Amino acid sequence: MSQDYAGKVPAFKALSDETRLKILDMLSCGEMCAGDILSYLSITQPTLSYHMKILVECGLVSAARDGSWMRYRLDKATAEDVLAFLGQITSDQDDCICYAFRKQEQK
Amino acid sequence: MSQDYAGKVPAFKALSDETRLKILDMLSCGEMCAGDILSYLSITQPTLSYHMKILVECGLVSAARDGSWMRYRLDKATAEDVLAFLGQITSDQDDCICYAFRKQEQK
DNA sequence: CCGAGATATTGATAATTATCGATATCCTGA
DNA sequence: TCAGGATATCGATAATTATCAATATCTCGG
Repeated sequence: MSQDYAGKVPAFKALSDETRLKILDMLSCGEMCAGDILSYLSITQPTLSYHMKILVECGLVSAARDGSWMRYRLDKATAEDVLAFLGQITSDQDDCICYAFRKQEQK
Repeated sequence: MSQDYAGKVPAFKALSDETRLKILDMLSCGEMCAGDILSYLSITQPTLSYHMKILVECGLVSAARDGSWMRYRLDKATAEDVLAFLGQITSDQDDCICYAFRKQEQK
């Protein structure tokens, strides 16, 4: 199998939550600190911290301390990677698993 | 807000499982029936049926009866839609929510 | 219309997830 | 070094998820 399906799961899990989709969109034009993000959402501070951790751990967001603030930034390389993966598995490719399977069947 | 975040969540939930990613990849080159899909996975028949239901309900896969078989097919329009959405929220766009927020702050 | 094969549903269970209040940690300025 | 603001972690809980065995439903051929 040509694809690392399991490796992409954390990113899609991160994307499967409305709050986190909003956060990503907020970060798409530039970095923001936690307090600013929080001010536009109806969740508590610990809940935001939980969501940011998920976004950082899957690589979609990078975090940097700025004094007592945390600055969060969208990691466009990871986003591109997820986009490319999704594009691959939803389009007809020579190296997709169905091709390998069908070759097998023809034996 | 320009985006229907909540509306995209079911599709990303569907994508956040290794088995379902494999199934989508299998379907990317053409339709398959349940039994064939099952033969390439290490899960039981009820579990496959459960996963197929999730993929169909979010629109990423369409299902058609063919006698006693079910033929499943990737819905490329929905896939394109998810791709476009993900592309939008991870790139700098005039109509993204961060822009609206920042305009607000400048008042 | 009956039996067999294909798929779906049900019921149960273990694991994961989202959320919050309380509390801890970290950093800066005085 | 101490207080206060910003963020993270902990502990608890309710909701959701993935999985299976058992069973039901559907469809075709005879």
